[in-house]
Amino acid sequence: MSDGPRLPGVEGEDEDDRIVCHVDADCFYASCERLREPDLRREPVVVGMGYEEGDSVGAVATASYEAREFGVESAQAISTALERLPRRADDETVAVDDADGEHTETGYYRPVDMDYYESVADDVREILHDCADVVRKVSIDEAYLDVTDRTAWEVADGFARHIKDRIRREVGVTVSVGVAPSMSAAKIASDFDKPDGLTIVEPGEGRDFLAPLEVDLLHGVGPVTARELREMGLETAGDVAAADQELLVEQFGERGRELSDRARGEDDRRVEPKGDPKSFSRESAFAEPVDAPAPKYEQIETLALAVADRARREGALYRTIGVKAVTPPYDVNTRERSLPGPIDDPELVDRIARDLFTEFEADPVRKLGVRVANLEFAAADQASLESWEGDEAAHGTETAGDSSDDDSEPTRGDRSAGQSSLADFS
DNA sequence: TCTGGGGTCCTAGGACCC
DNA sequence: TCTGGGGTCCTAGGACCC
Repeated sequence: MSDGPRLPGVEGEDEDDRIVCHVDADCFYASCERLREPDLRREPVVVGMGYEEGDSVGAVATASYEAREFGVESAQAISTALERLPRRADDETVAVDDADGEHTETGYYRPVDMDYYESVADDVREILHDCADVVRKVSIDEAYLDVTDRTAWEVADGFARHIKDRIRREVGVTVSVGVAPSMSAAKIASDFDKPDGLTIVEPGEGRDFLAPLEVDLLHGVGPVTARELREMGLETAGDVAAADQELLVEQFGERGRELSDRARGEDDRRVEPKGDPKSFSRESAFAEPVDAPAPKYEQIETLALAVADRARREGALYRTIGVKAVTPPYDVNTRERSLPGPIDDPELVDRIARDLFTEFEADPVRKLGVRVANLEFAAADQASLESWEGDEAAHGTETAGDSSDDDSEPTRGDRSAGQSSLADFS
């Protein structure tokens, strides 16, 4: 895990102090919708899928803060969201305008439009690259920046404010920023004061900053771990930080050690650009569990072809093909098969996916998925992308980052690792 | 909370190799 | 051969994140 050349902070924290910035857009999809539809400003906005005609399953992707007031949350079933905040009819806008003061408790629902959000995210990303030497994009609305060489702790506040201002002025969305000596503390800091937040955690302050926070605010602590921690009597990050590390290791394995470190604000991961993806997948849920085999196989075929198409567009070969079948109440079953060598063959994906699925063909199924993994990106494609100015592809070797990717091609030496490290550090 | 979609990483057992 | 130890790969499932 700790792949760095350095030992985990024995106390040498001052040595190579980093300044890490975590930038997190506030309810990004909703902000994007407001960008192209300014009337939505200050109104409850819900972006999601599944509430349009013909859909019956779906979830909230993002809710604006106004919508959250009504109890609408992201990942919520769309049906629940609609109960708490009914959808405003298209012609209702007019009626509401002249109904003086009477505020109808309805919200604007918009379908997810990833292409548009990506285009907005590209504009944000350009600014981020302008402000930092190393940017790690985590998702469409979130990134880590290593700004050690761009600022200093004394002026970090102004620097972060500058980033926020530029993004607001030039793109029109607000972001929350956390600045800290480590990625994990920066991440929590950006979350601390949302929306439009700015939180600085200076070196040495990490542990005190984290101490009062509930355990489930720690990155990597979900419902299961939070419950187990509470059962151990650990309610806050401070409790975890003070707990016997060996006890945590007993309970959670190596993750326990990491938990303990993170709770104390210790995290020696460096900000590095993200490597190539490890898998592609496609899945979709039925409105209700399906028994008959035919529609399931049809869905498998659709998903298989879609995922193969995606891989081809990305220039990826795959060596492993897998299916997922979710059966009631909510049992997730997966099957996968690896081939002797990498391929690009949609028909074969379909055939193998069907074959893997036969085991479940008689079961009721509520959701199906198809996945390809063990990806290999042709060097030629990378080169062309690189010269084309793409930033992701340019740092293609997976030696960057976690180094725990021993699952794929562990012994191949043809990765030209030296090249990219030059690119990364120059 | 009664469940959408696209990902990552970790663990553990078994096969197989030396 | 009934027996050690180390290593990798494959598969299934689980937790977590956005």
